[in-house]
Formats: sequence, C-alpha cells, structure tokens
Amino acid sequence: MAQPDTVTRILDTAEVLFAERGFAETSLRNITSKAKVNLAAVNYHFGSKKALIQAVFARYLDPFTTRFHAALDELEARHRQDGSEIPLEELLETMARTVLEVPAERNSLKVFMRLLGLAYSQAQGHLRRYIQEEYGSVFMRFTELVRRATPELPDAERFWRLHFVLGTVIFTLSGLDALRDIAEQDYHEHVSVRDLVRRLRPVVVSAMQAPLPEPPAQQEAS
Amino acid sequence: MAQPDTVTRILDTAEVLFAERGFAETSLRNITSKAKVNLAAVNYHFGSKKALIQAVFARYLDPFTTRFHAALDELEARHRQDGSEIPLEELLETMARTVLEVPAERNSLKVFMRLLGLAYSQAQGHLRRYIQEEYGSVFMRFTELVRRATPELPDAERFWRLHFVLGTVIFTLSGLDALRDIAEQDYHEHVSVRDLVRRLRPVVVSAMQAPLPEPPAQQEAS
DNA sequence: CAAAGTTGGAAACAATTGTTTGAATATGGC
DNA sequence: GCCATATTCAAACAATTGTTTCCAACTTTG
Repeated sequence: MAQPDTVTRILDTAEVLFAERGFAETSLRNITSKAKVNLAAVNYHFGSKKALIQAVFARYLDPFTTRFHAALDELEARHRQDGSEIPLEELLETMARTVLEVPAERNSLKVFMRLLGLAYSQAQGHLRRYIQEEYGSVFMRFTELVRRATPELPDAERFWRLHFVLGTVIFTLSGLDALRDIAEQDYHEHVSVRDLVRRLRPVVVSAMQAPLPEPPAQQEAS
Repeated sequence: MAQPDTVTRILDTAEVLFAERGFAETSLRNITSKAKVNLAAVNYHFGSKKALIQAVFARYLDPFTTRFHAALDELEARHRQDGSEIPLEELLETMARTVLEVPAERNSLKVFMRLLGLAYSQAQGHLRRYIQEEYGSVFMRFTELVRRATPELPDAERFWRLHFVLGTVIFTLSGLDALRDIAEQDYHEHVSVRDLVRRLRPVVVSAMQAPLPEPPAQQEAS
C-alpha cells in the first residue's frame, strides 16, 4: 500500500482508541481527527475499516510470530543437544518473555493485551478468522510442544487448560488499568506488568498441573 | 415501568442478540423486528438503549444475588454450628452452583456468561458502574469469606488470584461456542457446560492454592 | 356507556456512520 | 522544465443509528 507518515499516524492513533473503546465504538472520524489526517486517508491507505483493524493487529502479531518462532527454534536446539524434553515452565516462560518483548519498544503492552482481549470478545467475525488464518500456525507449534511437555494430560484436558490459562492472562492484562486502580486503592500497592507476570507464573503452572478431574457424570468414582 | 408481554419479548430477544453480537453491534431495530414489536416500544418501556442493557443484566443478576446471599447464609449457619471455617472448595462450589442454577430455568447459561464477559470487555462505562453499584456488595461478602478461607495468602495476592480465576471462568464460558466447536472438531468429544465446570474445578482450586511467587528477584525451586 | 389512562404503531427526526468522488496539491523520474 | 503518479483534501453520498412525535387501539374505571 503506502509507507510514510500518515499511515503510521493513523495506526498509532487507531490502536489506542480501539484499545480504549472497542472497534464499533470508535469511528473513523474519531481516529482521523485525533491523528490530524483527512477522513478519506483511512480508506485510501487501508481500503476499509475492517482492513485498518487487521493492520493494527498485524503490526503487533507479525513481529511477535517472528520472534516467537525464533525463540522456539533456539529452545528446541538447546534441548536437542542435551537430549532432554523442554519442560513446561520453560515453554510458558518463553512465551511470556516474547509477549513482553514485542510491544516494549512502544511501551504499549497494555494496548497489545487489550487488543487481544477484544479480538476474542468482540463479535468481529472477520478478525478471528483473520488471526486464525494468519497466525494459527505458530500457536499450533506451541501447543505441540506443550503436548510433549505434559504427556500425562489427555489431549482434550490439555486443550481446555491451555484456554483456561489463556483466559486468565488475557482477562487480567486486558483489564489491567481498571484492576490496577482497585488494587492500588485497596492495598496501596503499585503493580507493574512485570509484577503481574511474576504473580501469574506459579498460578499458571499450578493450573496446568492440577490433578485430573473426576471422570464424568457417574456417581461412583473408584 | 411496565409488566406484560411486550417487555419480556424485548428482553428475551435483546439478551440473545447482545450475547451474539455485542451491544453496539446490535441495533434497536434488530431487536424489535426479531421480537415482532414496534421500534418505539423499547424507548417507551425502558427509556433508552442503555436502560435496556441494564434491564437485561438485572433480570439475571437480581435472582443471582438473592440466591447467592441465601446460599452463603446457609453455608455460614452450617459452619457456625460445628464451629469450623468454611473451606475454599465449598465457597467456590457454592458460587458455581448458584451461577449454574440461576439461568438454568431458561437454559441460557451461555447467554449469561457471554453477557458477563461483555460487561467486562466492552467499553460501556455505564454498565460496569451500574453493576458495581448494584451488585458490588454480594461480591464483597464473598471475597471476605474467601479471605477467611485462605489466611495464608497476602491480601493483594488473593485479590489478584481471584481475578485470575474470574478471568478463566468468564473467558472460557463466554467464548464457549467457539471453543466447543474447536474441541469437538479436534477431539470428537462433546462438552457440556457441566462437563466444563467439572474440568474447571481442580484447575481453579490449584490456581488459588499455588505456591506464593518469589519476591521480585530470585531463582526457583519446585 | 363514556371518560381517562395505558399501550401499540407508522412515520419522521436529527445525528452519525463508513465510503466515494473529484478536484487540488505534492512528489519523483526523465 | 514537464508529465505521470501518489497523496491530500473538502464535500457529498447513502445507509443506519437512537429517539421523538402524534395518532389509533385498547383497557380500566367512574
């Protein structure tokens, strides 16, 4: 499409407004007026509002997948040498590190997380489809590694637990501002994102390694 | 406001559409045409779209808070007799049971959960404020009981962990349809809501009882 | 039965939405 | 210099939004 200043001004403004208010609640006029560009610029450079939304995501997810693939490459290479399986903690740790790393440059982890949360919760069917098609492969690679790291878990159980912890992370980090306000007000304790990740670690690990649920419906367990 | 058939037809239709597509993405014309009532009926009976949204929530949350208070009363009374503290599992169990119980009549747990998820994720400031003001007290009562059940947890840690598991539950149950599709397709296994709650139980308990995170910088031991 | 008040309905309201148009301006290659 | 292309801009577009108006139909009540 195009490269220069207008495009990034639009993207910078759009991602903030989207994160603050959602997609449907943010009009193109909101974006263009705040970005000080002409209204038609969005349709000119991106084609449509849908395409703009996808472009906002691509600017985060493209570098993320690149780095995450690289990090997994390195992790696999290291463990291929000493012949050991990659432990679950290391996988989770790697993912967390990559997630923290990518938006660090623009100091916008909060925006990134909020966008991810919106992608799941807003109806926007096209978005989920886009993300699935464009970035599904890296997620599949990760889950396959998790599978090898947790051979004791039935496949279905692991599937659900991964989504359980995904929910924890996205919910917490995407609602971070509101929660942080409450926490600071109630406990007079400032929480940084790194702080939260530190708190999340043992919880997520314990969640993944929780005992298996009792088998369904039958009154009699062994 | 009013009582008869039109009002409930609007509410029934609105909650389904809201759950499917979000608030901003659902127009009053969508609702009224599908409910086969006149467009003006919404503003006549509820006053505004905002008020309709709140009414949809109230229809779930009012009975929920009533029953939850009652269930907690009973739980407290039972444990006051034998002098023991209420264990965490029982608290979580009670909440889960109440959540499952309330919408069971209309077979709309999915809708209920999806609405809760939207309430958190959609910007809709008025909604969060409304829910907080209207139903904050029952949540505070619950957290106080959780506090007594987990005296080993620092207050801030407990606060965060409660929101961690809240995220798990809301995220999972509100995105249930999509996740269920994937799960059935990949593992040929049908998952009911009760099934999911069964899977959630050990995960949530383990998450709450996870070891404390290490203070800001140190190595880890299992 | 008739008056009063409540509910239902078609139409119009003003505001806002995403998108398109066509002319003006800047930019870059020759 | 000039031409072609790329970008910006103001204006208008058609569609949709929540809300209001005014009148008909109904139910209740005296």
